[in-house]
Amino acid sequence: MLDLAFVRDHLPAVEEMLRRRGMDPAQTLGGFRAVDERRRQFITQAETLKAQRNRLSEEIARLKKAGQNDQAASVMEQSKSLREQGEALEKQAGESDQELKSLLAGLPNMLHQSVPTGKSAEENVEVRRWGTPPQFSFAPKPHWELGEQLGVLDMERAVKLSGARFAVYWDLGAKLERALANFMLDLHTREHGYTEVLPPYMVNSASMYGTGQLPKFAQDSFKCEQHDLWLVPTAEVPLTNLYREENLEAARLPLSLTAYTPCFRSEAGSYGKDVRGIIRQHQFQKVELVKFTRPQESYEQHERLTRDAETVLQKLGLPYRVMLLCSGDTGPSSAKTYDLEVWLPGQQLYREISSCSNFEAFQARRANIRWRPEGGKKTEFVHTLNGSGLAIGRTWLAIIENYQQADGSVIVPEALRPYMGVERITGRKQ
RNA sequence: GGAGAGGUGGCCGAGUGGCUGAAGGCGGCGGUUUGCUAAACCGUUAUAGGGGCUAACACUUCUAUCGGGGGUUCGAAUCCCCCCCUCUCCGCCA
Repeated sequence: MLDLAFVRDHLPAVEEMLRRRGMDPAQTLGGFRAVDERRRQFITQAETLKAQRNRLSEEIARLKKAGQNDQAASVMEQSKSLREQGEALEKQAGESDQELKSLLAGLPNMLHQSVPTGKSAEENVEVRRWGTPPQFSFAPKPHWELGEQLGVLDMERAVKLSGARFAVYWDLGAKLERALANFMLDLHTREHGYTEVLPPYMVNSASMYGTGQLPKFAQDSFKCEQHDLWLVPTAEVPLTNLYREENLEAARLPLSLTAYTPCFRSEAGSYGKDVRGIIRQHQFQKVELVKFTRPQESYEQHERLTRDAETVLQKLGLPYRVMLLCSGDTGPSSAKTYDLEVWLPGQQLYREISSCSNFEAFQARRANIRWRPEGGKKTEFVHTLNGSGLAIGRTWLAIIENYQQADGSVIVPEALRPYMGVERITGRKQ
């Protein structure tokens, strides 16, 4: 959420941001000034009346103490009549306040100056590229064919258990998932300074609101019918909300957390997209990276977080490129996002495997996460950042496709062998 | 799920209708004292919103906030209702 005073004072800049994001300022911001002014008028009037009543109440107390009960009674009558007017005004003030709040809550974050202007993913800018796509002496297959042939990926039985967009992993396929999770967590905690966290996989609405999944994206998540609980769409939600309504000591910043969790997404409206394989699932596992930083160092930390995620791909020997998302493709909460895209030879394309964003104070303001600068009197909002480090399902399939052999087996990347105990996936035992 | 106890500022903790945004203590910050440290002493110490004054900060004034919401009352931390959470006991359970 943006700061109300900021929007009020920088309306042209906000409108410009909306245009860059491909939104219509008139529609998104419509009547902001009018609502804002109406709200302030009502507040002023209502509070003036309230102040009068408070003074009358004090007078009543004084009169009663002095034993002047008749006078007290007449002042009570005055106060009573003021109350009726006041309550009507307070109601109107509350209504326009709500109106303004929901307008504000619907506004996306300001964009960082380095974000290129563009409409869609086609206009994202490649920042750098690592690795060389492997050359094959045969036609490389997509992971769904390889996985089924090896018997380690079972889409049919997943349908029986749960439906479309779920997967069952068998034997070394299952173990590969577990190996990837352990490998990534070990890397981030041992070499990149993150603290491992195991959060709940269900969170309440307040947490979903804190990171911006609510109110706009309720449809993308799974809600438990009888409880105020949501299946986490990403560990970003529980991790960032750990410090909701808290004041972080300056000395603890920057704070870096990592967690391995399943992620549940309903992907409403994505029917027909990525129906093959495990690219888009209702449940996938992910190792998430989250940082809480001082505002002045958040962009430096954003670069580091992105490099931390890249290191995973490099150690696994997976070719990738780093894309700076253009204005139209940057998520509403984010000020700047890098996507890591891994090369998938079975499909001959680069595919998103991590998304690393700096939210600046956008989430912190919503979730009320603060810090106090050294020697400062006032608390400020921290900057929050997060990124996948990495999405395990997509890493799994990237390995299957990049390390496939002519005989249909898959070589296990060096870095994973200690975790896998084998050098090659050749098929499933039973 | 059932029964009981409780939720007050950064923390502990007082407070059963007005003079309580809230005693006292701890912690934090500023200062005095001090060879240094410690101790002692003095002062200060919430957030949000509106108005005034500002280039802005500061300042000032008002309003709200004692788990959340609603109610009673001229007036609510205090009384009533609903909800949430924590603790203890019972039940159930990996």
